[in-house]
Amino acid sequence: MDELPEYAERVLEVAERIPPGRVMTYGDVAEWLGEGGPRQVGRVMALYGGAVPWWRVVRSDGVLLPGHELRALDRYREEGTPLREASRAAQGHLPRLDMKRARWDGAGARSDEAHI
DNA sequence: GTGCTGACACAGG
DNA sequence: ACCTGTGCCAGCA
Repeated sequence: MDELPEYAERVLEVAERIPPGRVMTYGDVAEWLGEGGPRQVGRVMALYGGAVPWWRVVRSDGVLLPGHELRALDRYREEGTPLREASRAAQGHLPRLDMKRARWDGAGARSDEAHI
């Protein structure tokens, strides 16, 4: 069963490399791979994301994934991912990620590709 | 081929 | 915080 298109495989691999407590945006993943675009990454995640830590791949504005907000929030609290609580005016809405602190650029992911 | 849709991004208002 | 338009790229009817 082989199965997954190579591009999807690469996207999933990057998702797996994101350390706990950190996140990468769809655009970051695409840029890191040097291929495809944010929408392609989003599509791969929608189709095969269930096999990897999907909650670590997010939108650039830090909004939680529609339909999985609670599940994601649970993971973030568990991993200690930086969140921004909803402001007074937006009370009732769920918190969003603190992208400034949570965003991971992928630095260091390349240096140790020794074990594949 | 044509047009809409999507787990996107960015600039404006 | 909200909504809108534009750019982007691939899949699908």
